[in-house]
Amino acid sequence: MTYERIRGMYDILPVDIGWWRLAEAAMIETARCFNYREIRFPIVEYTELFARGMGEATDVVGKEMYTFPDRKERSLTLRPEGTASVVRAYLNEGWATQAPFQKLFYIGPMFRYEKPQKGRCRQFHQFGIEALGSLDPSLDAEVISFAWSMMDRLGIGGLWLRLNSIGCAQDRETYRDILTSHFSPFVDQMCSDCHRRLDENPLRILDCKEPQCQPFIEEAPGSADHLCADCADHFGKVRDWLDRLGLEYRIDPRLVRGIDYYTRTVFELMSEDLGSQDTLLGGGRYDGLVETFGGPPTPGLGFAGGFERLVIVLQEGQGAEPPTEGIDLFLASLGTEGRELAVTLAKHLREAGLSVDIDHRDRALRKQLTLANQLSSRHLLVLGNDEAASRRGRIKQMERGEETGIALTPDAIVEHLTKEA
RNA sequence: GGGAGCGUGGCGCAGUCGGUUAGCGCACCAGGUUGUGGUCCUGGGGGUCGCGGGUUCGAAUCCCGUCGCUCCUCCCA
Repeated sequence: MTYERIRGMYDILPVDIGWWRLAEAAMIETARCFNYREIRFPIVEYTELFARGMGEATDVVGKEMYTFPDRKERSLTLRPEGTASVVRAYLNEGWATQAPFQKLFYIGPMFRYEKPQKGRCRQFHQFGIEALGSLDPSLDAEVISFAWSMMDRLGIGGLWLRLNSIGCAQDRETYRDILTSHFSPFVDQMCSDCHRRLDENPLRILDCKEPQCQPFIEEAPGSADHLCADCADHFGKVRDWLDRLGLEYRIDPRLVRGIDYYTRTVFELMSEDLGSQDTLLGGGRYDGLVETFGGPPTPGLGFAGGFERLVIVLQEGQGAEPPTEGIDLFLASLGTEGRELAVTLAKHLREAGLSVDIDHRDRALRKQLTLANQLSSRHLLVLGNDEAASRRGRIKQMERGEETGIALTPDAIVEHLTKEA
């Protein structure tokens, strides 16, 4: 092996691609039903976009970005998420003033420099949606409904939704103070990370899994209990909508997310079948982000999920399976004339929309038939001198083994296979 | 960032108290059988035993280092 893969970046091979297409198709189809339109944006952006958008103090910006200078010494970064780019495009296109309400979705690779493990890689693939321009709680419910609907479409079970509200910027400020004063008396009894977090971002203490910290975390007040009147009202209405739509959720007062732009509604869709990386998708509101980027005050929300994790769940037998692949017809040939007939016939049949293959290595007939089997060909034609001369042959249905006489013209073959199907 | 396990043909593995030419299964290629498949039989190609150093008459095997992979923790998608 001369070159190795880059750590944490994987080839998605033909044997697995069916699962990926299945997941992508579910995303695209769900987006159609919910009327979210696709946007594709560059894989590289100016570093500042992410640093400002996600927050300098976050793990992602602080230590997980693929950042490098371009040839003019500008700092660029391989996108670690999609929301910042969508908001940038929203402003670039003038939508903020011209078409402020937008429902968008995207699919594509993201990059984070993390230690790879099951369900976590350095180049990973996300599906996500963003809905900009409305503060209405029914939109929160729609975004969550989208997530559930997509999973339904894939037949994935064993899922549950964590839901919380972290309030507006002011609420976060006051909640931060509340947590600081809550934890301060016990800080000596808590882990070193929490020691540090108390100053930097006390919200993150709620995420701590250290046993010694648990008693204090359990006692901690929840963010949803310290919302301003507007935010409390909003959260209540989001829950009302979810109830009305029959969408289940569990309030988790400790759910705080790792990116700074979130406000109010936050949620994660968890899988019971994923082991340690069990978040299938996560998202929330970011009502201040457009403004952070210099636009007019514009609310927004969305979620992003990981295709790798989705594929793991699907491959473990949860839900839908990709259709088995196979070609319509294999043309085995003998001798020069048979081969000529096979090559030309293949061209015409392919143009007619059939999936057709032939042997390209001049192998014995028996090996060609073995190949036809490996390709799961549904039909077989053997073409030799006789067939080339008479323009008639016998087409075989591989599974049943039965043969039918047939004229060797594209039209006759297409007609025969159409009838079979 | 912390922890555990593992690196031997393409894949999955055996071999590891140091001892001839490093094996097996699958896959691949060819032949048995130049005109009808999935079976079977025979043969074949393919390995610097992750890499570097050390110990030794001798290292896949022991020691040190290093790189990589996998999982857990952490964080998240």
